[in-house]
Amino acid sequence: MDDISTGVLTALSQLEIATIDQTQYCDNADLKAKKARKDKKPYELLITDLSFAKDHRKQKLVSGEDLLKKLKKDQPDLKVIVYSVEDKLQRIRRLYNVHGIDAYVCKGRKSLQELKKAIKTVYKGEKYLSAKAKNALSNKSDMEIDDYDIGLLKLLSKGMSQDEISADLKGRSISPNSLSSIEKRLSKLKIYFKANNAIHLIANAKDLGLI
Amino acid sequence: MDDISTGVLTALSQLEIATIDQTQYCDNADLKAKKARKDKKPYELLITDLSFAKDHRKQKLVSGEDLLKKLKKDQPDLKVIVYSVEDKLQRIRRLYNVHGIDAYVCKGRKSLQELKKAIKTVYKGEKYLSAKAKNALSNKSDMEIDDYDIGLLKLLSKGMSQDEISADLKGRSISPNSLSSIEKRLSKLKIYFKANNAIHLIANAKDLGLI
DNA sequence: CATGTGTTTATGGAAATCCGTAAGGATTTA
DNA sequence: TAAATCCTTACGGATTTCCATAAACACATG
Repeated sequence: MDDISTGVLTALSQLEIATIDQTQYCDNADLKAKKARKDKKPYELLITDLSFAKDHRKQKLVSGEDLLKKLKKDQPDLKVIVYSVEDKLQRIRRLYNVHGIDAYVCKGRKSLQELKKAIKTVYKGEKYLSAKAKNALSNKSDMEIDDYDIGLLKLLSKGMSQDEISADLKGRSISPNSLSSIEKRLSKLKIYFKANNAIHLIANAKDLGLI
Repeated sequence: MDDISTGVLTALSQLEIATIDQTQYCDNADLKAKKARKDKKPYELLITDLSFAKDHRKQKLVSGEDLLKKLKKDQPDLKVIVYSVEDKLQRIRRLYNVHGIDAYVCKGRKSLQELKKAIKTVYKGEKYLSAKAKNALSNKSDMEIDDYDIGLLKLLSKGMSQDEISADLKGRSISPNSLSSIEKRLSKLKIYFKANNAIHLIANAKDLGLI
């Protein structure tokens, strides 16, 4: 969003940074990064939000998570700072533990200060988490929610029955795909999220920003 | 949030505005407005977000809606522009029709432009709605979702079975409360929201910000 | 008062879920 | 290689949801 990026740019201009590029589209960012690598002047740092508004322009990368996964793949040494309102622990945990981002700053009243601190810290090669993000991470639970689980929850939230989900997974050759396995997996998720039933499960997952 | 207000200030500075005051707390805004009236220099315009992050400081006014209601009451001629990510039609409709705000600008990629336009339009004594907000308002649906419906959806999303909901409503003397009525009402909601089942219904209701 | 309209409640059967148990494979470990 | 363990799948029964039909009730109108 233009107001936020204006604000962030103002903050960045207070640091001594040689080159700052900015874009409102993930695909565009990917393109810029590709060009920079080609010119032998690869970026050192990506600062990205997680969610981007949809508009008429068709995008391949539709979220900050898409973007950072892609850029990390193409350029593993790239540092990544996520700067977002999102404060759902599951989300932050995944980004930090699985995708190996270097810093997470939750937007808030004084987040520009934290963002500047994050940049300095990451520049020294260390990791940084804003107060709120740290809080989310400390609350460590061992159970891992993987992409398969997220996929199940998404299908469920789209209104498909467990039977239909089974058929869908079979169609896409994703396994496990038996009705029984799906039931079992969902029941584990229900226990994990302390949900009474599937409706409750989906409501919780939405609240947690998992889907 | 500081990044946003920095961005907004940058945009405002491009207009010819004599006095701009800014604060991150609703109570503070209320205080400033009171002082300005006392000094016989009342504000002409309030620009506010809807949601404000909670922190250690205790606030009486905790949302932009609280704030604008209070200020409109104390100073009916004050113009109000709401500037927010919120794009839920129910919400915008209420603000525009019930609380009589002068403009609503949905935050987005080019919202600072729209915000500037909104300020100019409101200055001329006209109302302004950003494209997205206009869309939300035009989309008038005849079926009314009432508090009873919202209540049902909330109970459902808390993981209660329809049986339990019936018992709960009976306990609180809310009627209709028979299992059959609840079924019927939910099935109407399902048709209205084009939901395949209760899970889908709750997922949609959450997406729409209804619950 | 009878009639019509709409809302609430009741009922029954099909479908889907929930939940426990268990069989069959695959993988790890001794 | 055998045993243990984990994962996937299968099955059965209790419960719940889903859906259509109908009775009971309230309320307005002629």
